[in-house]
Amino acid sequence: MTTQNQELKKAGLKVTLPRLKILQMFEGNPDGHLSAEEVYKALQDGGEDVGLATVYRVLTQFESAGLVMKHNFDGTHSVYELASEEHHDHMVNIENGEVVEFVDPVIEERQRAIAKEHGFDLVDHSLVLYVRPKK
Amino acid sequence: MTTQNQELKKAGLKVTLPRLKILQMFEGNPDGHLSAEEVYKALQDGGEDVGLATVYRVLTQFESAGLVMKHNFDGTHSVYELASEEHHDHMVNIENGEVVEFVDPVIEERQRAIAKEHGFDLVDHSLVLYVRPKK
DNA sequence: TTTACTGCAAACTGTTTGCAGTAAA
DNA sequence: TTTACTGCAAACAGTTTGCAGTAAA
Repeated sequence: MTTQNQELKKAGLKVTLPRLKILQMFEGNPDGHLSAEEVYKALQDGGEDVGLATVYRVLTQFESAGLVMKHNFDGTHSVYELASEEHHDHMVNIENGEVVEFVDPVIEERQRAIAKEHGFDLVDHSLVLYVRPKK
Repeated sequence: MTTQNQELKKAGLKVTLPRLKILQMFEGNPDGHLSAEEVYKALQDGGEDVGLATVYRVLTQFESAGLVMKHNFDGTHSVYELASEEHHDHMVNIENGEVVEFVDPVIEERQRAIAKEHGFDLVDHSLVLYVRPKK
């Protein structure tokens, strides 16, 4: 797909097989949150011979280029998701790792206000709700 | 201090020098957020000969016992703070690492409501604001 | 043909663990 | 005296890096 070629070029990256495959993987699963290891395994399973180090390098480059965002839900390993224009936060189902995205204008606004009350400007934030199915 | 001895005993832990020293360090600095490495260095500087592995073990035990809480502000290393009875969230000044605590009932309530709207019970959450001094 | 990119293995960081010795109860 | 605890070094997981070879432009 030429679309992806252009996204890569626009990011100043050569169009190579690992980068194309990884970008396609994210665009084919826009709601996915994948770790480097998961991307690596998926490539292997797809018969692509891409090294894990390359996966890490590509994900880092994609992050710098603003193509993906990096998160750290469990403190042990990072996951990446396709960058979307609208900001959102995450809810993680602790029983199976499922990730749900949400936005709440009330919370967003309170955060800004709280930072201000303390003499700060809000630069960024990280909000993760750990939830389990209601019974 | 007998107070600390009892806290340790109540947690089912033998009263040993490393545990006492580390507990005192946290109680002497109730607003502090310390990494294992920082605790270790502080002990060294105080002339205490405690191994880093012991610091990790003690912090983990303290966390299980509910004496301290573990956080992960930057994704690279964990910090611990004395457990306080009231829950609070954190604001991190990205220019110097300073940590400020806050509580906001509006946010707390919205979180519960959002989880519910999605068919979940809220079990826990992590909210960190990354801020910089207002100019 | 040039230069960026890749795979591999080795290095690194934060943290955990096995073990023989040490100290609290 | 028993058993939990400790320090040390080695192991570990996730991630990064140096390097010689490979492929995009």
